[in-house]
Amino acid sequence: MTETPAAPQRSELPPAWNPAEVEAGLYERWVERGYFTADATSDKPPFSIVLPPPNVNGSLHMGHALNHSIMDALTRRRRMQGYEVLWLPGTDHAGIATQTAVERDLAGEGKSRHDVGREKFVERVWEWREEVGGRILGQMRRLGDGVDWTRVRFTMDEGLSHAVQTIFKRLYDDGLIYRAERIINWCPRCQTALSDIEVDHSEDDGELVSIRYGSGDDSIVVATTRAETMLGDTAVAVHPEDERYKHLIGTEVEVPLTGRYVPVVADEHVDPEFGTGAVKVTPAHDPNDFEIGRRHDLPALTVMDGRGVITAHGPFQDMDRFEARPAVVAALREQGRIVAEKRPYKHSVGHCSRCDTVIEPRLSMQWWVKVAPLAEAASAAVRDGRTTIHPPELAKRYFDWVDNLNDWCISRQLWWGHRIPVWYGPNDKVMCVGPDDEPPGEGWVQDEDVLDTWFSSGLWPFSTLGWPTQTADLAKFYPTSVLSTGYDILFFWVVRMMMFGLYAMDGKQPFDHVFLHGLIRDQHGKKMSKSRGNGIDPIDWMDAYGADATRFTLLRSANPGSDMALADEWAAGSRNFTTKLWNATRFALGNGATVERPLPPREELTDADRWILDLLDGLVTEVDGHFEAFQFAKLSEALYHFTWDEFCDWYLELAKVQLAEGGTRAKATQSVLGHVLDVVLRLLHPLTPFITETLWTTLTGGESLVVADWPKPTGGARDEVAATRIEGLKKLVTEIRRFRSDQGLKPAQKVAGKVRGACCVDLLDQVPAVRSLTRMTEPGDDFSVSVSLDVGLPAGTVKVELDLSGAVDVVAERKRLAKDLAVAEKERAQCEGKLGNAAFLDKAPAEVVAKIQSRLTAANAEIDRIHARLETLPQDNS
RNA sequence: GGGCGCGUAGCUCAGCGGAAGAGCACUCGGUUUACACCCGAGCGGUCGCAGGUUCGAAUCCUGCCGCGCCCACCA
Repeated sequence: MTETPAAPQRSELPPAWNPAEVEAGLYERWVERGYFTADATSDKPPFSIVLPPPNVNGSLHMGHALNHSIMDALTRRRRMQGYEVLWLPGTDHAGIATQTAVERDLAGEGKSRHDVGREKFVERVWEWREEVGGRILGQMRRLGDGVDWTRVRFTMDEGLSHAVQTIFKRLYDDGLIYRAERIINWCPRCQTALSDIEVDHSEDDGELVSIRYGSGDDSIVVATTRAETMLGDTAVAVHPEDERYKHLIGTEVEVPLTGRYVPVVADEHVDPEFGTGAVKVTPAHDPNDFEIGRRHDLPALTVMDGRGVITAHGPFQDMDRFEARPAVVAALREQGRIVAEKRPYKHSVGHCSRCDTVIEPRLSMQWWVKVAPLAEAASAAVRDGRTTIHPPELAKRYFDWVDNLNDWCISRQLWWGHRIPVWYGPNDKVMCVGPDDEPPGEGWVQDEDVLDTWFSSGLWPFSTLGWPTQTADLAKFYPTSVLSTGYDILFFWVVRMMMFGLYAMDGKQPFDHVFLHGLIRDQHGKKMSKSRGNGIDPIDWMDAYGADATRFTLLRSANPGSDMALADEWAAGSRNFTTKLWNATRFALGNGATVERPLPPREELTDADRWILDLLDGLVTEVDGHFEAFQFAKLSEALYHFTWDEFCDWYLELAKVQLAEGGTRAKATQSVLGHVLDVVLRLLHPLTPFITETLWTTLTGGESLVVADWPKPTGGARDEVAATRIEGLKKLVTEIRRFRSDQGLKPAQKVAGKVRGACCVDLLDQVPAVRSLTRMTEPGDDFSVSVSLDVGLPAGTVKVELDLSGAVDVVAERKRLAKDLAVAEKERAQCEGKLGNAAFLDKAPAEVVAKIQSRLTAANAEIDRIHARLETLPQDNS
């Protein structure tokens, strides 16, 4: 049994982790080996995620990096758990966003899309998307995304276009898609209609002018912020019960500047309390007025074109709307028609979410989706639990939305997108053309417009799997398991996928779980944006700290549904963690850590071994729980804490003592080290795939962590005695260190000392470790106790005698004791207060009372110890 | 105008009914043979304010104050 300690093996790991050198190579190996390629014919249970397709109008930002880290973590874990995993990647043509980007590009050459023409323009967008799309996919490789590269899709590829056409036709035939003339949100810059959610409202300064219509007793004053629209007024509306105006209802008043007489109508919509209680009605340029017009059969007079330029004949013709507005007011003032002006006047103004141009409500013929039946199904699927939204708070928003939906305007006057599959023929004939239909012949023309980009992305969970064909992929991987995305596109995208998925797949939900993460902000909680200059590019982080550190930083901050603040320091901290992990493994390997020998039986292990193994077991359970609950911040925290604070700070130090013992003790320790690292690396792999892969393959010689098994809890009972002893040891060591620090001892300075304690003989087995951790030497013949330190542990008091050669800093020691005493006395007072309260004793649960009692006992013991110490301590250093 | 959420250590955030926590920052000490991207020891909080419920409240309720987000057709 007197084996020599295993000769320190030469570690195969370089001294430092250099992510830039190895990440790309590891990634390519994973892809080449087909780890990420899903098999639809497999017997394994499926786990599928469709990647929210990034827009091809830019590169991946930190928000993408976050979401990709989340999805990669989820899929890697499931793969290790033995699921057949499909993570399907792709990109989105992002109609208006991409068209705007390419138009901007063209503008740099002094050209507009009209200069190049539709066909050439679309060609150019395709070129753009090749470049940008490729760049995005490259960034995904860089991040380590374990996506299935054999299944990359694009919202405008052939298969998806086929799906778009198919569902359009089906909805059209079901009467759920229709064409109608209505007031829509029009962007005069993008020259297209927008849906309601593509309009952002902001409180802008405007001017509220009150204008007198008509004259004399029959005049009526209306207020407006958009004076130029009066050119298209076709009525004045008042509330039917408004006594002030009852006599005017049915009469006509003159609209100034136009010479037109319009009726005064009564309409419930008018709020008599607001302004003058009378409203000018412009059915062609205001959504409310349009409704009023409909109710009263008023004509809609269009006075402005799609660029926002006045078309009405007269002095204002050809003026831009913002030029015409003051001009109209000036003309009215000249005629003495302006009764009052309020300036500035804050009111809500709609802006194009893409280019920020002020939206112009405009009467226009567009295509619509009738959402009520679809939304009802979408609502039901979440209510009955087919789909679960995480965090649940956001489910409320989902319901608010789906339960109050207006119809969805889906046609866009753009060139980049899916052309609406409808043809117009002679005699106003209309034909919706399905994918298998022949386009009609002579004399027919296809609708010029394209579909809202969210129409095709709404099909993503099933169109990417081959729908409408009943493919093996669709059968195996639909419904998808999880959808992960930012809460900001809950309405834009998630709702649409729910509606279309349930409709196309006969009531089968597109996903079982929806996980909504927060938005990334800067270190002060401000939104990251280019204009603010506070954005951080994930590529910069990966360059500086590595992909693993970047991912870990993001996951570490990802509390469900809440925004997160980030700064470079955060990433540096994660990088430090990867370095720590690297060095710990390097140390273990250098000391013979191995997974080749099985763990020795428990009874052959030390308290420290059993303690760390039990903690590890708990960690496995904890990590699993957090994964199931999408608690990425918590699971990262748990792994960080175990690795750094428990394993590195304590176990590795204790292991050094055990290794030094040699023989079977050293061998056992090598096994424990190997085992703990093996498990920790597996658990960390979904978060930090590159470094864990490198370390694990070196440690175990295994093929790859990507296809390794996910750890399971052993189910064994925790060794409470070992845990108590190690916690006691930690406290003892910390107290001695604290004492040393107070005494001003340099960390390297060794001090002779004895550790005694009749209380717990067991703990004294740890004395070599305590000595090692506190730089305490064995006392020699000339040992003279110059200071004695009592440390209270749960099991009793341990006495530590240290030979400080008479150089005890009594002042520091008294100060410390006084402080400890104050803490203990406060504790005692608190406990006594509670225990002296009859109501507390009567009503509090027994275990709480017992806890307080033991706290009081401990506090009293502590106080006694401190008093005893103070008595034996000299008054000062003399 | 509705709805939701948040105000806890200098900063960013956990905790959400029974002894105030983490990361970063800060102070002190360190050539301790894994790691200075480190080690050790510290400092730092009447948990926004005011009431209430409770034996007990950062945690539940009410009202204020201050932020943020979402939705909405108020001229």
